[in-house]
Amino acid sequence: MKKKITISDIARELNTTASTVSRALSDDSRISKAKKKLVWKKVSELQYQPNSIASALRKGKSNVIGVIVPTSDRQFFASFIRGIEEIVREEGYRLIICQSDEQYDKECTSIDSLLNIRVDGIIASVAKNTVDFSHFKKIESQGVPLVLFDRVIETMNVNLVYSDDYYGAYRAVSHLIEQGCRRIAHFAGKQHIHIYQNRLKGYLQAIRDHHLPVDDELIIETDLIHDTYSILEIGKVLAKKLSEMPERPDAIFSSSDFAAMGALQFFKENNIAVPDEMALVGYSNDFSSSVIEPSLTTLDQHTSHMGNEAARHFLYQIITKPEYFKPRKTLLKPELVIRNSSLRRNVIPT
Amino acid sequence: MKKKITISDIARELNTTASTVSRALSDDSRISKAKKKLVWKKVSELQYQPNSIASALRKGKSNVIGVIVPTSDRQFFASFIRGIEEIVREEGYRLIICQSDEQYDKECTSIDSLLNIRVDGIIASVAKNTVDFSHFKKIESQGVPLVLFDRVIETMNVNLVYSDDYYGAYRAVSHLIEQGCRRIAHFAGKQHIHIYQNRLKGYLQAIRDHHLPVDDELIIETDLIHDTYSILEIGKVLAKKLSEMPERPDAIFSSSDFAAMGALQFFKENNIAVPDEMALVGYSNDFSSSVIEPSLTTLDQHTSHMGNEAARHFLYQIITKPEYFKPRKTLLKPELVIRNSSLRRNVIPT
DNA sequence: CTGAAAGCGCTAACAG
DNA sequence: CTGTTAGCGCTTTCAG
Repeated sequence: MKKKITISDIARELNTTASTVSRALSDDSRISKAKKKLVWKKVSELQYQPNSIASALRKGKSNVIGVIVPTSDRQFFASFIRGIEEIVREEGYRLIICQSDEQYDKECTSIDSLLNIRVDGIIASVAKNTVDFSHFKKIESQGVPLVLFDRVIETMNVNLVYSDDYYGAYRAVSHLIEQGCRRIAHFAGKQHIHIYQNRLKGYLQAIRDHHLPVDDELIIETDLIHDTYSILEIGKVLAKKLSEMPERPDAIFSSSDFAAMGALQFFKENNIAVPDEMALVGYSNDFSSSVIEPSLTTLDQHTSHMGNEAARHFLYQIITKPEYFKPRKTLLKPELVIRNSSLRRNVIPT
Repeated sequence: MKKKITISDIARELNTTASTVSRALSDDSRISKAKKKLVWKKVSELQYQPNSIASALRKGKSNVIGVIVPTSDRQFFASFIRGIEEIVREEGYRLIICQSDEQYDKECTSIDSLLNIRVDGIIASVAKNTVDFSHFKKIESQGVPLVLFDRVIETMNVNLVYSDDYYGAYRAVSHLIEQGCRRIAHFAGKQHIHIYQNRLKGYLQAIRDHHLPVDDELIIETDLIHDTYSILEIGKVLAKKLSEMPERPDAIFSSSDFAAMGALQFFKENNIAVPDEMALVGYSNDFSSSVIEPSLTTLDQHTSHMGNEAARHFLYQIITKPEYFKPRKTLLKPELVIRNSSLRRNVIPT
C-alpha cells in the first residue's frame, strides 16, 4: 500500500499551507491564478487523489445518494437506477445501491448502513413483505431526504414517485373488452402491496363500467414476486387452472409479464389459440414480452423517467430550506403497448 | 436537519469517555458487560447512528467496494453484481455501483470518484471502446485491490475473472456441426474486444477441426454492444444479408443473444425454417432466449458465479500481505444450453 | 491574497 | 477495566 499523498504534502512542496492548497483546489476566488497553476501542476505530478472521506466528514456532506431496490436484476429497477443517475451525476452525486432481496431485515440493515455513511439522501422501493415502516421513519427523523418509488408507503409524508396502476389496469381491461373479451381473468399480486391493490381496483372498475359481471373465481391472488423463471411456472399453473374451468375465461389481465408469458406458453402447448380464444395482457413491458410469440401486450411504466423524477424530487428537497419544504408526489401514467397477444383483428404470424 | 448525536454525547450522559463508548460499541473484550449494557441502552435511547465516515477516515478503511459496469440493465451485469454482494455482504462490505455507459471518460471519472472515497477495492469490466488503460493502472499504483471481470485486460497483472469464450464458441459450433450444419455463419463482435476475439477463434478452430472450409464471407464483424432493441434490429439486417447469399448458410453462431433473436425473427417472417434450414446459437442465456420461439440455444456464463469468484479474489487480496500477494486468474467454462433453435432432430412446437 | 488554528467523529496507542 | 491524548485529511473561520 503506497503512502497516500495529502494536501499538506502538496503544501510543503510548494512552501505554502494546506489551507491555500485546499482553496486552490476548490477554485476559491481569493487565490491568485499563478498559485492555482502551481497547485494543479503539483497535484498531477504527485498523483494526488483528494480524500472525499475527510472532506465529507468536515463538510457533513457525502455527495452520495443511497438507492434501495428489492432486486437489481430486473429491467424495471435497473432502468430506474439509470434514470436517477442521468439526473444526479451532473450535480456531482454518486449512487450507492443496496438490494433488499425483498427481505425486511436486509432492508433495515441497508438503511442503517446508508445512514451510517451519511448519505445525502435515500431513494427506495419497499420490499414485498415489509409491513412495519419504522425504519423508513428513522430516515426522516434523521433529517435525511427520502423519496419512495413504485412500491410506496402512501401514508408517509415524503416524496413519492409512482405509476398509476389503477389507470394502467383500467386501460388494459378496457382494451380487452374492446377486443370482444367478456370473461376476463386477473392474475392479481398479493393485496397487501399497494400497486397490486390498485391494479385490482382498476380491473374491477373497468369490468363494472362496461356492465360485465364480476366473477370472483376469475381473480387469482398469488405472490408475483419471485425470480423470473418461477413466476413463469406460476403462470403456467394458473393458466391450467383457468383452462379447466367449466366456463373458460376468454382473456387474462396479469399483473406480471412473466406470469402472462407462462400462461401464454401453457396455452400454446395446449392448443388454445391466443388471442382468439384467450387474449392476454401483462404488466411492465419487459424486453422478453416483445420477443415471445405472439408478442405480449403490456403496460410500459417508463421506468427511467420515474428514476428521473425521483432524482429531481431529491434535488428539490436538497435545495429547499426544511421549513419551506413540502413533499411532492408524482403519479405517472403507464402506457398500454398493444401487441399480438390481445389483438384479435390481427393475423398472428407464426 | 436534526443535530446528529455522537459517541461523546453518549459518553457524557453516562459519565464516561468517548473511548470507552467506542470500545463498548466494537464489543472490545476489555469492557465490562455491565458498561456495555448501559452503552447499548443509551444508543437506542438517543437513536445514535454511528458515523462511518469518521470511522473510515480514522481507520483508513471504508468497507466499500466499487463496482464499475458498462451498464447495469443487462441481466449479465445485474446478476454478476448480485454474485459479488452475496459473498462480501457478510464480511461487512457494501457495494457502490458505477455505470460507465460504455464510455471511456465516464469510466475515468468513475475510477476517480471511487478512489476519492477511498474504496477498499474495485471490481470492473471495461467499457467497449476503452483502449488506453492508464486509469486502471492508477488503481493499482494507489495500492487499491483491483479485479477485472469478463472484459478483462489480459496484459495487466491483476485478478481476473472471465469466461472461457474460446471454449464456449468451440462448443457451440461443434454442436451445430453435430446437428448436420455445414455452412455456419458467425456474428462476431468488434475484434478489439477480447471476448469477441476469442469467440471468433473458437469458431474458426471448431470449423477447422471438423475439416470444414472457412468462408470469410460468413464472418460478420459488427458492434454488438448497444441497447437491446437496436441489437435485435442489427440481427435482422444481418440475417437478411445472409439469406440473400447465393450459397445460403445453414446456421449462425451469434456472439449476442439479441442479434440471434433478431435473426430468428427475420427468418420466421420470411419462412426460413429454424432450425431445419437455419440453426441458431446465441450467447449469454438472457431470459428472453428461453421464451422466444423456437427457444434459442445459447451459452450460459454462470454470471452470478463469476461475481462470487470476483468477490473471493478481492477478499483474498485483502487478507494477503502485499509482499506475498500474487494475482489470481479464474477462467470459467460456459455451458451450452441446448434448445430448439439448433436441435434438428426435435419437432419444433408451434 | 495567504496563514494559523480549530475541529468534523471516531479510534488507538499509551498509561494507569 | 477505563481515561487521556493525539490525529486521520480536509475545510473554514479568523486574523493579517
